[in-house]
Amino acid sequence: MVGIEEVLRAASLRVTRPRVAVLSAVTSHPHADTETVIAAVREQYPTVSHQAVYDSLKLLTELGVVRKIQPHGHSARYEARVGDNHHHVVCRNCGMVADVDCSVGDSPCLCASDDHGFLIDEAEVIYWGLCPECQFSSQTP
Amino acid sequence: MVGIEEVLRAASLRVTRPRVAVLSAVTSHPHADTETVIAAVREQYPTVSHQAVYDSLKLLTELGVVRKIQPHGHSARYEARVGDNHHHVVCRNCGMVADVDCSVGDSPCLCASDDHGFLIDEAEVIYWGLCPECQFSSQTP
DNA sequence: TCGTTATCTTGACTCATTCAAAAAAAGCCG
DNA sequence: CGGCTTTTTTTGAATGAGTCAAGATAACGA
Repeated sequence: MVGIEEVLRAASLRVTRPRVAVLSAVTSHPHADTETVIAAVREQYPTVSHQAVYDSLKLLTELGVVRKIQPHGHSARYEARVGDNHHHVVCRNCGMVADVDCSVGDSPCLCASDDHGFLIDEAEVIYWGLCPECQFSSQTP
Repeated sequence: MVGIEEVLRAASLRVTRPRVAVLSAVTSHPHADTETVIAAVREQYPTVSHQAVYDSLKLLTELGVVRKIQPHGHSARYEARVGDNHHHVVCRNCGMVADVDCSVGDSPCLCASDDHGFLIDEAEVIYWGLCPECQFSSQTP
């Protein structure tokens, strides 16, 4: 884990309990959704407001310390694995997320064939399917 | 445009005014969000309920007649271009969407290097950036 | 330690989307 | 063509993730 205090201080931001607790929660619960993050944070710091968690997550995301994943139809999820080029598989049934290193290499699909004049800064890839568990159980939502 | 009546009948579904109007609206307004689709449908059929439009869109999406795009932070968008392999560029600022044919070819990134036992059926790619217009105007939301 | 200012708490609010019950209309059948 | 059954639509309320705003609190530089 990166030194969060340093990251925050470097950005002239205060090192506060919610922020540290949120990063710790995201680190120990990869791909947790917001609700889960709030619950995890409250284990160490029972009185945090959901707002503080939302704020911290947003902040940490902007600082690049955590990464936000938002599969459609599911609430946002967060992970502390950043800086490498990896994507996600999402289960259509239960929303479970797993990491995937793209087969193409470092920067797959980063250059679109025709960018329509857009200034592209990120390519997001999500694989959709069924997780092992949901393949066996009869896929009822 | 595909014969929507045939598609619906083939699926044992009724050919109704909302459904036909929704497909027509999506066809003539590529990448329109739900609100825009509702407005467009109401130009031909002023009394449709939003619910009927939602239902029709969901149905047409399931039938594969239209495709749903859900960029995070923006409401769902729909397009009638289906069956080919294309992706989207989304403007972070205004939410505008444009089509992109992937540079890699027909099926980019379809096989993840390690699928974790998932049964993958779709790879979704979204390029994020700024549309030409928002690059010039000072990107204020 | 003190004061300034960023951050957190609280609680209300938004807005796309969904739910549910009753009304309407597709289309099968005679 | 007109009635009947079933699917769709209407209507209106509800949900839920996420945001907003004002006052209270706590970081941290001096």
